[in-house]
Amino acid sequence: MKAASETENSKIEPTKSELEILQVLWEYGPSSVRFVNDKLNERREINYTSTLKLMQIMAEKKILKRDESAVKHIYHVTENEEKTKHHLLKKFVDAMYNGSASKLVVQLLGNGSTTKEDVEEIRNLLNKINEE
Amino acid sequence: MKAASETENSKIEPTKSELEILQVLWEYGPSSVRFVNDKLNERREINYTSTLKLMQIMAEKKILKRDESAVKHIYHVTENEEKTKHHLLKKFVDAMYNGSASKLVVQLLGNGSTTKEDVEEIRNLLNKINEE
DNA sequence: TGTTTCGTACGAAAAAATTCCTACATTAGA
DNA sequence: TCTAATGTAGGAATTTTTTCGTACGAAACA
Repeated sequence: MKAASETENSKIEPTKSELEILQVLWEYGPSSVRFVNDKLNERREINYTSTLKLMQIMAEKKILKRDESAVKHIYHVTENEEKTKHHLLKKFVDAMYNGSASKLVVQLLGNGSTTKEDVEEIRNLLNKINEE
Repeated sequence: MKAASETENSKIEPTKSELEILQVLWEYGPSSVRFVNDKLNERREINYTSTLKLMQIMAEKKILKRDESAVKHIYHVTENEEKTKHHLLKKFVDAMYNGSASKLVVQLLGNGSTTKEDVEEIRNLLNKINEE
């Protein structure tokens, strides 16, 4: 029974910069600091040691775990991506739409931020759910 | 032509605490500091002058505007609620789902965070869109 | 009218988050 | 082997955000 530790971990609340790093790791999988820093620098200027420090802190907080077997440490995200995203999404829905998912979708569909493809995909998804 | 000032304003990026205040103002409309502070204190302890300061700062940043005609100042949100929420939602989708709205909906529907009613409402919404 | 309550203004302290400097070890290449 | 490049560690400086203390004016009211 490891329910306790799981609920503890799911309380991840990454800061803005931490989220940037998570995004890289989610997209590219376990990476070195160098790699992450390069990716970040595609978007904005940030010193190597800053990224290092940040990732070290995230490792302390158990958001990341690192493989120290090689000199060049490799970091990976501890928590399951979907789980974390779901958690953050829920927080967002609670804060912005009083917990109402449909309100969010209304907003999503209601103004230009969705493409026709998006709408189609969502419709298909709903149909699938219906069949169950 | 006031397009310029409008786009400027839409770059609102409220901090965590600022968002708490926005939530109160969105829900209850223009309010005094006292009222907002009371609402906040239903959730967590926060000193009156802290809330005051925060709202003053938000007024400086033009997130809020205040009516000083009475001694007790009344604050209201400058920017349209929907517009701001849309902006924040877009940022969220970009950061978390690479800009893909349908991915977000997948997640929303994919795990217990939606009720049957939510799903129904979303379906109706889609049907409406279809008819157009 | 005197006192208490409630309001704003302002500045500073505290806390949180971000950034980077410096030191030193290891590795790669000339 | 010497040098340059690349890596981590750790602390400190900086910036941003949050919190609150103090001062003081206006209003309520006994």
